[in-house]
Amino acid sequence: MSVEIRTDIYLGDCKEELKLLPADSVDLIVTSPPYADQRKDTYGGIGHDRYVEWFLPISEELFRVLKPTGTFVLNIKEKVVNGERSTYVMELIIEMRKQGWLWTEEFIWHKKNCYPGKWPNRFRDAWERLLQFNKNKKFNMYQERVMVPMGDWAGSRLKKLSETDKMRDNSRVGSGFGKNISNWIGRDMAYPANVLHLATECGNKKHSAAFPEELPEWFMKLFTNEKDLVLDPFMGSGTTLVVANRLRRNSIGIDIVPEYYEMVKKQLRPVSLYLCEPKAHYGKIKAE
Amino acid sequence: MSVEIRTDIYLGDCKEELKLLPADSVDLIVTSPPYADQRKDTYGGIGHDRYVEWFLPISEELFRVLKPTGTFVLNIKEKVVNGERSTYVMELIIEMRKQGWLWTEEFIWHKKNCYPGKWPNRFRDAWERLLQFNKNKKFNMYQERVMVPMGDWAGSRLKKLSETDKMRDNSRVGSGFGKNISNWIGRDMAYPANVLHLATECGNKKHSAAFPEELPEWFMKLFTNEKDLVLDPFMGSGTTLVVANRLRRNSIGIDIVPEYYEMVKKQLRPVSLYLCEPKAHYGKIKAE
DNA sequence: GTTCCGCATGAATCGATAG
DNA sequence: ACTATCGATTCATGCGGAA
Repeated sequence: MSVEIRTDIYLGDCKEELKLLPADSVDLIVTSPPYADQRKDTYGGIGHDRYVEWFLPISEELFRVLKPTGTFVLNIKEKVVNGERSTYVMELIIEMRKQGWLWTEEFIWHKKNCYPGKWPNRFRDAWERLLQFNKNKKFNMYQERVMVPMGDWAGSRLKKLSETDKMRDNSRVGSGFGKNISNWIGRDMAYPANVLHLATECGNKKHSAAFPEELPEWFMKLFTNEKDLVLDPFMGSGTTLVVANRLRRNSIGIDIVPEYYEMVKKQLRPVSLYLCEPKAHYGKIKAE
Repeated sequence: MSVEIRTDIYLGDCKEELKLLPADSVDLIVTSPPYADQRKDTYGGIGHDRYVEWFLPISEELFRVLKPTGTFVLNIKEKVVNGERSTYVMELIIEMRKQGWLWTEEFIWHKKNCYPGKWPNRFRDAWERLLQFNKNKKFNMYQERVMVPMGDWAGSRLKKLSETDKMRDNSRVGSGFGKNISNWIGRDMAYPANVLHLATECGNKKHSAAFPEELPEWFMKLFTNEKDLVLDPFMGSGTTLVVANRLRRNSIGIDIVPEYYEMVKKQLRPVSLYLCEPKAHYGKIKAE
């Protein structure tokens, strides 16, 4: 028999809901908050000039709940304002360091299929930042779990074994990671670099999560073990929680939008799910 | 007969040498300055904590000499200091904006074949920043010159189509599929995005400046015309000048290291070269 | 059953038009 | 003058339907 994996979801403002979590309890925070001036319909649209002051109280709570050995991965990208890149992400990094965060690394997410567009002074924006923060210089990291196939596969081996559709999403050394890594374990594996090549999930998949599953999956494999606790304070459609379940990590999701909360509740009903509605935080109910 | 293309090189500290150039005279500045705490032997190793104050007087001169329609491309990447990414690049961007620079865009240079390496808490660093600054929201940009072949999706599909086309011509008569090839004619080129996939130059050159020729070439095609003036205030081994010559752009290179100056002088002797040694700025000599 | 094609659509950006 | 909304632009991808 296997140990039960918990998934807790909270409906509410994460700045407040996070206060209900104990300190030093989370192994990995991976999230994609609403970007400045984005998603106005659902999140109210935080202005880029007020973004830092909006986020800092949240990052302070995240600092509190994260274990000393844990990691915080923040997916974010500044938009163009008046023909110029906004600087709020950089200001955020500088201010978070004053809170005690160590800015350990910046991964690049290269979006292979991003939104089309061509403008007089600009090409398509095809990448986003994946900022890695830590509380200490020493943190848990299991590099061998995200190793990728070596280079010459593209020439001969994979063509025989895979259809063209599969080839697109697979990985190369120095260029990220892929779905079918398990097929290649044990042979010709190399460590990846800090550039991840992933397609945004789009098109006819039902949940329009801009966050591809491979993204939280990669960081969960890299920074956590089974039964560790993963937190997403802006869970949105719940991609992080779905992946955590599949990888047998405990997880906590928070979102202020009732529609997302209901959607995730429905989606996760078959698995172990703990619901935490506002004003009922101390009466958790196990559904299913 | 063709108009002569000039290449001027200066030996000296670019902060001083730049003062000799007239204002609003340069169409493109593309350079890769010594990174903080790097190249200690040749450049004296600017500390990461003093990097911003060291660079700001230079960027002020660059602002002066750049045409209002010109562009400044800065190749830079912060290094790891004490287990953490240094923030001097971000501080530099913020300070340069106070000088009047517009931070128009950040391109990512993905180094496909970077040095192998693995650290306990870190993967290989496989990307660098290419920061684009401008003096005005309107600047010269010729996007069609850097169009790239469409993705492997279209490529493979076109290949398959052409193969079936041949098959059909030999074995079949009449209508059928394959007629939509016309949809793809003229559509085999697409505009690039802001992620550049280039290999570092691993060649046999003595110096360690891993600036591949494709990098300045791409930006010169994109931001300048023939006979425009390109400036590299940290020319190093002169990659930028070599490319400028090949693309028939006038160019100016500056470097404080005599060895680099001599190397570039020797390298460029066959082309039109103007040497400007220190204290001889008003006596330019045409070599060859 | 394959292979091939049409089509919708996604953390976008600019410039013009409207209030 | 200053914001708010809207249309045009344009590429990679997966799925459904057709050959």
